[in-house]
Amino acid sequence: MTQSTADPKKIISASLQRERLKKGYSLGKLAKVAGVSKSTLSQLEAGVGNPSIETLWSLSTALEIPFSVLLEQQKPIVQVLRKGEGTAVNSGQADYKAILLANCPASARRDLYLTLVQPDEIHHSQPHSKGTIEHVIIAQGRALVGLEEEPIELNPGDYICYPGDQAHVFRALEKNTMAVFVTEH
Amino acid sequence: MTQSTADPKKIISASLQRERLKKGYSLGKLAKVAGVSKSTLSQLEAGVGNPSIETLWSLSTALEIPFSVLLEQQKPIVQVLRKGEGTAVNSGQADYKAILLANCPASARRDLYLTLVQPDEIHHSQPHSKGTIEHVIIAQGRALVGLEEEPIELNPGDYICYPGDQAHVFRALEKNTMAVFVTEH
DNA sequence: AACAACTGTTCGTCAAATAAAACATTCGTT
DNA sequence: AACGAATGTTTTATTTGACGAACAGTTGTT
Repeated sequence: MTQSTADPKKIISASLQRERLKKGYSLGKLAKVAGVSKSTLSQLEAGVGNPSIETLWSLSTALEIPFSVLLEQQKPIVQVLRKGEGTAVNSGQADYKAILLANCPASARRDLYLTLVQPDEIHHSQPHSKGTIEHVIIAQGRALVGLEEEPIELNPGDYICYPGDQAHVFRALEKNTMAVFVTEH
Repeated sequence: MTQSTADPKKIISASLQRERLKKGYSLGKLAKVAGVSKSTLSQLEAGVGNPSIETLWSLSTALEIPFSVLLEQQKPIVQVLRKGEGTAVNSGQADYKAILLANCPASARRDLYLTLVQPDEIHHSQPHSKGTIEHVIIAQGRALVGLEEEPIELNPGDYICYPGDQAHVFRALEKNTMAVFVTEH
């Protein structure tokens, strides 16, 4: 299935209100900035009606978020995959022996980073914007990674993902610890 | 700017027709499968009108593509980033010294894999579905990666991305070569 | 050539989404 | 407590998107 069969109305209803409150806008304020009427917005958040693209587009630009954010539902939790764990995937006609770490929800945005960290640098991160998820794969060295309250020790090939909207840490345990970093929002 | 200021009508007009032809559907066929009238679809592809979410949703499911694909314009090319290259990013309140390898276009889907490959295994891949892009970051060892016609030697920390809809190779040059694999579609 | 089956476009009609204003409700201030 | 300014919801009118049918244009089959 290419996308969830969920009702788009309900998704929009939820995400619209979620993003509006995240931005600290009132319903009337957002309506004014976006150039749509309060009544329209009110009904959209109530889950009734079938908005046009232009209406949603105006709202998404007013909220300063990519359009597609309004069309996706929430994501959760924390997960670790040790090297060698995970389900192997026969990737179609390709013959790679690959482990699927995380398949991508429709229309999530994943930015890729490469980091090189030293043991004396402890990296605390304040929570990012709500709904973000971070993926980390250790390439070299060892590191203590995850939520601040409960970081997990990772070795090369280990994988972890955790919500980025909570306080989290990255602490290298060896020199030149290298990690691939994927932020999902 | 969070998203291009382009007119959503034109984007939809283009992407709708692009995806329809890619799937080999006629206008009437798609309309029938999606459960929308030919006239509506005709006008949408003509760039007139302001479709409702439900209409677009029906079309996207009929085309078996994520909704957001209809809201974005085209992507290209090949790229290599050696370890140490690339623009450092001050990632907001976080203090990671991170290199941005590839920022994610709105609503692309990126699946994450971890691979361990031996020198005697040469991995040729037939082209995947059109429009896919593959990202590879070498964690350990060395490898010859990229398009079949012109693979590139990569060392730990090196990054490459290339279109996945063309024939490509992954050939490990050392034992236990480890790579992070990201397929984007 | 005539016919049938398809291509996509352009008409009226109807239902529905949008907007503006009137409507409640809560909040903060004097 | 009383007022003004917010909040978000519910009205009434108007606009407009979606449908179905009739339309013109191509392709291919007998």
